Amino acid sequence: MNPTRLLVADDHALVRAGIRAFLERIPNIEVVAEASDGREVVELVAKQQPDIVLMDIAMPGLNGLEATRQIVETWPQARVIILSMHASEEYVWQALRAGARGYLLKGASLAELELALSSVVRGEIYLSPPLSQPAITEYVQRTGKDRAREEKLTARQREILSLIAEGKSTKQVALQLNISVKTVESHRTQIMQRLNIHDVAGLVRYAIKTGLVKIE
Amino acid sequence: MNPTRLLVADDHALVRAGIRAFLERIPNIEVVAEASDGREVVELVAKQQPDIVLMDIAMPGLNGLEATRQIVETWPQARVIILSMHASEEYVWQALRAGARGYLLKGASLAELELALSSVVRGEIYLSPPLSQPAITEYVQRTGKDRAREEKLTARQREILSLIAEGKSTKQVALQLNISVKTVESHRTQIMQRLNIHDVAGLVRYAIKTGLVKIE
DNA sequence: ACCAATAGTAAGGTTTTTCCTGATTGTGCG
DNA sequence: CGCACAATCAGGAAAAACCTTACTATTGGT
Repeated sequence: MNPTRLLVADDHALVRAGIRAFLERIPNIEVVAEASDGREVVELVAKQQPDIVLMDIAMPGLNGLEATRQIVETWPQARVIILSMHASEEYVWQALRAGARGYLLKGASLAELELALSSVVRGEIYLSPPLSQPAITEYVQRTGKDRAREEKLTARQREILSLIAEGKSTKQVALQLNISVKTVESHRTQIMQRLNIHDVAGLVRYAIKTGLVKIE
Repeated sequence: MNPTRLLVADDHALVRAGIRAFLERIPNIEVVAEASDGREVVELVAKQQPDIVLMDIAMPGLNGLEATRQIVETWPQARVIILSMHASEEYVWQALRAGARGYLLKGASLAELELALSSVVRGEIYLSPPLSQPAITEYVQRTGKDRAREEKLTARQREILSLIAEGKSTKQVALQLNISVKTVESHRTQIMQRLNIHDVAGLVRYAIKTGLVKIE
């Protein structure tokens, strides 16, 4: 049987090393790439087509949830397991809505990591024990379209919102995304309308509240 | 020469594994204990009397900074290096004030970890490169009175900052406080200079971080 | 297959805000 | 007394936001 090909994404070298140290003790596993930010993950998934992506939520630029959305959309065969510090149910929700197939706490043991990997490889959804069953079943009942509809913002809008909330000016966002300043303005207007928020401060608070950006 | 005795404290097994994976590649190092929360660290320091404590800030119960304070007070021969995810100057300050001898980002490379350890063993203070020298020297030079005056913002500035972070426009702030728009602009410029933050999004994040405004 | 809705892109012109460079007044402190 | 600093304000230039409009590609529904 072919080894399970993994991609590890975390912006901290130490944490990546930790994950690798754990993974080395699990047989039939191969880490094919490491990424340190969201954009890199998306690129590497396209390039390496791993079976599993172990992804931190908090990453600069494109965060883990957003990266997950993009991966799930373009390479659904790659299954994403979110690695998080926080045993918060809200975060689990967001992860599942983004299309993650697993949510693992960083305090997980080797045995749990192993279990999570094998579950997800088999096509199941794995959540760290503190985040139990009921959540899953409710989630599974909903199908793709339903979920898409209930998102307030499009992927692009979330991407732009997160850049704004990180403090990027409209011009910087435009440069970074290689689109016109006018387009960014237009996106921002849309975002503000949809959220019914009409100032940058409000956008930042919204982004923090929904986990789109982190406060240090 | 005797090996440097280390204690590693972090509440996440994965992260501890990462640190160990790194440390194993450094000669003349011995990890004598691991702790997963602040209270445990303090106990283990008493028991093991390590040379260096590598300590995460975010830990349940007693956090890393508080644990550092207690260790420094009771076992000053144990030197604490804070391990943090955040390249925030404010955190560095807090760490130094708590008595830490080093502040290392989790994104650090093996080489950097090695350098940090040897520096601190030699009695120096080590900060991850993004938090460079000026901060140290400035810190070392200051004593009591200076630091008392080290409140970053005046009452008025905090008042204005909190209004900004609530989403009030400059004009609205001016109206609410019955002062000119120009004055508010001037205050805001002052605030930004002092905090070295140059966008509204950053101000909002700062205000949230320091509890000046609540999110929800 | 066709129509409607939505997402993503963008321009032109106007209004508003910010930025830079000043200035004045009051107050505590050595 | 004079100095540092907080708080107040202005004029003018530069930048950004705002409003309107519009084209294209997808996608969902009938």
